[in-house]
Parts: sequence; C-alpha cells; structure tokens
Amino acid sequence: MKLFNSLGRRLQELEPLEPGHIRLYTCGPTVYDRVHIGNLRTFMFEDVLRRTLQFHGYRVTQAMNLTDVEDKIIAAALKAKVDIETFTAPHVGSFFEDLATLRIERVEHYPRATEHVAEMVAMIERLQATGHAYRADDSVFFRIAADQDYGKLSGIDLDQVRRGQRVQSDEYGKEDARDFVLWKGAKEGEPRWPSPWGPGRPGWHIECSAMSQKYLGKTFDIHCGGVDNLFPHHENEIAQSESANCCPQARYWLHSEHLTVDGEKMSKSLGNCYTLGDLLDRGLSARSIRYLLLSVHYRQQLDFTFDKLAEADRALKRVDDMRFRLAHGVEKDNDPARLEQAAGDFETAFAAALADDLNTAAALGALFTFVHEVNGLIDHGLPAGGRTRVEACLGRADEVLAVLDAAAWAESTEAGGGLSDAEIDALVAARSEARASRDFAAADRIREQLSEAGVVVEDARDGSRWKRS
RNA sequence: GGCGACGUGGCCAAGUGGUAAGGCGAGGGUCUGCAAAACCCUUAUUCGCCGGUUCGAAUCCGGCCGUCGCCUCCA
Repeated sequence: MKLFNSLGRRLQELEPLEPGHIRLYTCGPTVYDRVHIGNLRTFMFEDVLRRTLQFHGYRVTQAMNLTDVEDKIIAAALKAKVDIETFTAPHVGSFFEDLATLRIERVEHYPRATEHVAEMVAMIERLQATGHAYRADDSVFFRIAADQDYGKLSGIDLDQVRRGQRVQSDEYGKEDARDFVLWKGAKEGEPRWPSPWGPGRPGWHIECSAMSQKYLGKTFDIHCGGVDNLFPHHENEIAQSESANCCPQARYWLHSEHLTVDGEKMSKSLGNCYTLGDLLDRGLSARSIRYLLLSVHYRQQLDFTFDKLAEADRALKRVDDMRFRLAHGVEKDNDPARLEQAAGDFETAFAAALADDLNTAAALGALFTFVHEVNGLIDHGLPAGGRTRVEACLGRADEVLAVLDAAAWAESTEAGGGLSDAEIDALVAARSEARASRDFAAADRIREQLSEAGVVVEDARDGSRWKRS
C-alpha cells in the first residue's frame, strides 16, 4: 500500500513499525462550535484511511484528540458564564452525532486535552531540561533556535517568513519572535491547572504531542490532518515530540486538501460555512454527502456545490437500481465465467485503487464498470449463485465506502408515502390485471397513484416490480 | 516576498512516459401498450498556452497565462 508522505513529499510504501498493526493519530475538532463540512471532509478522509487499512488486513489503533481548552472556548464560556466543560459538552455531542450520520467509524481513543494536562506538563519539563524550552514571565516557550530540524515537514524557512500583524500579548517575553508557546500563565478568570510555572493552561500544539505519545507511543505510524495543520501545528508537534524524545514522532504524515464552497473557501463572512445540520435541513441526504466526499481524491481540493450533491444522488441511484434488478434477476444455468471475470476484475481494481494512496475516485470507477457488467449479465440471465456473488463483492467494497447499502441509510430519510407494502402489492396486482385486460388508462391511473406515494413500478418480462424512490 | 497545489469532453473526475477510466448530462437506437430500468451507438485525434527531451508525453524539463491554498493556533 502506497501513501503520499508530506514529510519528504513523495509516495511511499507503507511499512508498519509492528507487522500487521497500524498506529494512527488524527487531529480532531476544537469543540467550540458545530463542525462544518470542511472539517468533516478531513474526518471522512481519515475514515477512508482507517477502513482501507482494515480492508487490507491491518489492525488499527487510532487516537483522535478533542481540543476542549483553547482561546475561543475560554472566551465563549466566559461570555456564557459557564465553565468550559459545560460549554464544550454539547459540541462534543454534536460532533459524535455528525460522525455517526456520515457513517464515520468510531476510533479507539478520543483523548481530551483537559484530561491530559499532567502528560503535557511532563513533556514541557523534559523540553526545559534539554534546553528546548524556556520560561518567560508566567509562560513557557519552545526555543526554535535549539531545534536544528525545525521546518523539515513544511519546508518553511522562518527567516523568510513575512511578518504578519498577528502579534499577541502572549508573545511578550519571547527570546525570538518565531518561538511558540507551550504553557500559558493564567489570566484573571481563565481556567487553570497547576504547574511548576504556576497556574495556567497548555498551548495548542503540546496536547497532540503528549496524547499521541500516551496512546500510540513515542514513534507511531501515521499522523493525519488537514493541510492547514501542516504549518504551524504539525511542524510544532514534531519539534516538541522529537526534541523531547529524540526519535521520530510519526513515520508518515498525511494531509487532506481543503473543501471549498462554490469555488471559495468557507468563511463565516461569506455565509458559506455549512454544517452537516444545515445541509440535512435543506433536505439533502447524508448518504449523497458521503458519496460526494468519496468521489474526489483527498489531496485534491473539492469544490462543494448542491449540483454535485444532486449528481451524487443520481450516481447512487444507478447502484441502487442495479441491486434492485439483481434482487429480481433470474438465475439460469449459464456459464459463470463472465461473472467470475467481472467480479475478479472489480475486486482487483478496487483494492489496487485504494492501495494507491486511497484513490477513491478510481475505486468508484471500478465499481461502476462492475455495475455495468452486472447489468448486462442480468439482461442475459445470471449464472447459478450469481446474486450472492455480486452482493458479496458489493458488501466487501462497502466495508470501505459505507455508502452502497441504501437500506442502511433509509431510516434517516424514510419518506413513507403512507402506503404499506401490502397495500402497494395490492395496487400493483390491480394494475397488472388492468394491463392484462388492456385497460391502460386504469393501469396508468394506478401507476400515477403509486408515483405520488413515492413508489415506482417497473414492468419486466416476468412481471411488474416496485420500489420506493 | 516565501512555500506549495492545481488547470483533462457540456459539468464533475481518474490517469503521472506507451497512445484518454468512471459518474452526471445530451443525441440516436433496442426493449415497452406507454413508461421506468437496462443494453447498444454517438458525444476529447485530445489533456491551459509555447518551446524542449524522447522512437513515443496529458504524463518529464523550461517559460508564460490562469485558479487556489498556506506563511504562527483555520480541517
């Protein structure tokens, strides 16, 4: 399996530290608001990675942090006059709901920053002992000048960096403007934890260094996040972890590209910052959102539009229709060779596409080639056992895609239509009788009635069949 | 100013040296009472533009044009 390693910027064969086992760290949400669709794209990419690793037989141990102490959280909690635990709880809840809605698998560990302050303090103390950190007033900073490797991930040369206007009060007391904060002394009214430097709270980057080490070890296999985290967050994580531990933090660094909306970056001022809830409220289905997010390679920017969601729906319908035809398909005493060929080709191409840096677009291409083959076979008669064979292929593919099983997604979007299966069966039977007596006007009236109830009738050679649309 | 990515048919999107996957859409046909679904055919002699390397390039190199991202707490 090959993955594009941001560290070195090249495609590399995945070689686990421990055979058959992948330890994976994925940067999680800052729980100060409901996550938006761009955040979810990254979590989706990480889900595809996780599922693909499992698909290829690896055991996966994954940790995703929940950043539950941070400037925005503190400010918002202060404003709402509640403690940060109370403030973040609903956002943690909605985060897990959104993951479930998109069929993103639960991972093994969701460590929270506020529950790992001791580990962070210990790491900062090590950094201080090795000369990589220094105290200034109530805070502690990382000394970039002491880290020869600094910049190896992002390729950034801080001497060349244009000085921005973003100078924060925290930066007073720094030896060097490039240094970043490890520990912030508490100001009036802020949440605080005890430390050798007095009461305060951790800087942002240190939580991932400390928690990844706790749950995955000093060196683990893969670290993921959105591209925007490449610098400074991941660069700083590497600086902290590797200066403290004298060994690589992660062997492979994977970054997903951004999602834009109507060609522009999402931002609150443009009003294009959608949450999953916003989209569902507009009547869009979670299933088509998952499909759309799968349909573009993770290292490509994905432009999110409602048109594309509608296309995604139609693409899924093609799969659903094939399965519908399959369920009603007749198995004959036909030569199984053609189906075996198609199934084998699909299995090979699908697995190869995913093994090639998670090429989900190519994997879906293989799927549709297979759909086309199976449709042809259904027209000509499936061989014995054909239905089971096809379903097995689709089921296997869906271990990664988690989007093919229409029934599994149905409950959340069930329109109903008001008719029971028995009622529909009766209407379809009545229509068949009308057709048999060539009373097509009556037959069409019934079809129209069913259509209004969201039921589509199809007339096949061996009788009429129906499905809810 | 620094670093990086991208530009493939009407739209979306794979393909990174061997002669353009797939989805959506469109047109024609078969099947059907009519549909629906499916199948068949058609829809890029061509991959932003210009040079170069090569037997051969969408794929490598150089230049240009255009779009986008990051440059200290934004996935």
